[in-house]
Amino acid sequence: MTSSPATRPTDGRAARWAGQRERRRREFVDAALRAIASHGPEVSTEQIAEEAGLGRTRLYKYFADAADLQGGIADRVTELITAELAPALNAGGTPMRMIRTAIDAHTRWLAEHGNLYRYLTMHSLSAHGRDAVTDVKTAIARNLTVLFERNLELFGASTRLAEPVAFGVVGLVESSTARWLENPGDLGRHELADLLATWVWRLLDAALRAQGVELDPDLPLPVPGEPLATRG
Amino acid sequence: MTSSPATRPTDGRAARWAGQRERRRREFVDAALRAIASHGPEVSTEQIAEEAGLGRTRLYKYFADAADLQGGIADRVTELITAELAPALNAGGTPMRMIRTAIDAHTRWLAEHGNLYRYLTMHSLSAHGRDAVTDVKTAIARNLTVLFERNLELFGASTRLAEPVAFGVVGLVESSTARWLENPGDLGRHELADLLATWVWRLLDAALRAQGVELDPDLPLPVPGEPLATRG
DNA sequence: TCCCGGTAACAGGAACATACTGTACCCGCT
DNA sequence: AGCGGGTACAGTATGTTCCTGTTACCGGGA
Repeated sequence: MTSSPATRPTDGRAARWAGQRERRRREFVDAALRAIASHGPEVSTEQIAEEAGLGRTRLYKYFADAADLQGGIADRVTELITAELAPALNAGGTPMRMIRTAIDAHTRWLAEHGNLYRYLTMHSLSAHGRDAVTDVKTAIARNLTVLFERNLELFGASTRLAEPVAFGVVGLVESSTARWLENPGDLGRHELADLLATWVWRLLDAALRAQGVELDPDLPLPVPGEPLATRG
Repeated sequence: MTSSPATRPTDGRAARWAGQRERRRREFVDAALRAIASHGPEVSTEQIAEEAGLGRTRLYKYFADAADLQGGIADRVTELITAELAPALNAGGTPMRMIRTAIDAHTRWLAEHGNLYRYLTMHSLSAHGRDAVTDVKTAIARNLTVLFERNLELFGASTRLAEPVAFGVVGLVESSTARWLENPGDLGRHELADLLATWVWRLLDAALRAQGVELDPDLPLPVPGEPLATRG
């Protein structure tokens, strides 16, 4: 009947609100992060809405349900952690340096956002049957997978093990760090990061050698544009 | 006044029911496992009670709340997995053989009990702020910790890294296997188990070398009673 | 010895209270 | 017209209370 072109807004009165939904969603997620920080991991949607300065039912204007909000929070956390890790992983340099810097950033972030981490562990996105931490870990692992694949291709090696390695590395770091958070023992954060970096390198080294690639962890990686030199 | 010795029941009418509570708890947990297998991971307490042939409210006679039941389920799963892993870990033999057998049992168990695994991932025991999978993983990791500590002591090495290593190993295996379960790609279960075994050994080897211990993964471990021989 | 009322502890369930989630609808503003 | 706000309400899951059996043990009396 009426023309409803997707390419151009029908009415200026509609264009006025373009992106409004996304803005409001971000506001709610921001409020949720503040509420988690202040009320702890067992925060209710009521408290989140209060933190946003709105009534609880307003939430359903912008989120399909509570799981949708939690998905938004998980996405935001993924952004935050990715932003922490990106400098370490994209800066290039030696493998060991990248690993050590990334793990240090990761352990620091977790230590500083314990409530947020606990919130994610105890809320499940029943829609997909996964919990929020799994979603965040999956997102990180997929980034790592891409990184590994890029570097494996530089050496002409197969990329089929990149994904299992990436998920293994993420699980290794997360599990050990989570335990350390709840039960630090006599282990300092930097010592833990050193240990994890060593173990992660051993894991990567094993996967690389299985592909016939030998790397010195303390020599810089080749860069896509430059000629590469495999070192034994 | 009246004799009420703790050593002997005052009345046969009371003694009749000794252990009844534990029996009923086990029955409920059994019913829950069946209900999860048949109704999927989103099973309700109502359905569990129905599977047990009882009204829902009966549950609260034996469990403090729903989290208590889930704790019971998590404990049972821990028993089941521990029973799967124990033969591999206690049989002795070479490190590589133990690792490979344990990981094979673990991947097989997860592949066969996908619904149960998903149930655990999506139900949180809010009492402690942890999810059920974390509890199971923690229990397994503690068993591994003890195993590592025993063997480290045989070599006169420090045991302070046993716990971080154990949790790291558990996280590594669980994370990679969980991803493989949801997204197997072209990787067979046995190939995955081989990869994980190699990586776990590299991790253990790194931790051992940091303590000055070098082991050949394909030579049998020393046994407590026998003289030990470190092999370079 | 056997029967019999009494009793302790469990079995089962209905009715109720509470909390969280999500929907419907109403009004106001620009 | 379209968004902003909120109250009232429905649905569901979670616990609690209370009432009615049921079973096996106990002690006493014929």
